[in-house]
Amino acid sequence: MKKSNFFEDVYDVVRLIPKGKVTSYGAIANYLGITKSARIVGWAMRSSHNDATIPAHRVVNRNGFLTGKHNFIGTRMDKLLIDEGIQVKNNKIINFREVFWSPINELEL
DNA sequence: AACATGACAAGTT
DNA sequence: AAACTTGCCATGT
Repeated sequence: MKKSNFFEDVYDVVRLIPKGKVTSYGAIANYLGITKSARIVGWAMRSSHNDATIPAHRVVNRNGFLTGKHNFIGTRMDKLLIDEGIQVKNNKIINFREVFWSPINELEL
């Protein structure tokens, strides 16, 4: 089944997120040139819960909240993040600013 | 085929 | 500054 390029791009970027770092849907969308389509990134992640190669737990919303934690199966998002050294409290990343990784700044198109 | 919804974000009021 | 509205693409009903 052919998937839209958006999903492919999103997956690719998410896979590039270094361990111990997180990014936001907006950052990815912006990197792909679809700033207003951050929702699609979320959809992509939701559809990707089947793909273990995608660290979806490293993708949160711009507030640093683990909005998609509900969708995780088996392992908890918080646990995965904390295991990578990211401080998570009450579904929110405490040191979000410190662990934030933006593809635009780091990868540079 | 059409309508509604969804892991969001940015712009306006 | 807080709340509301619009934009975007894919998927499910």
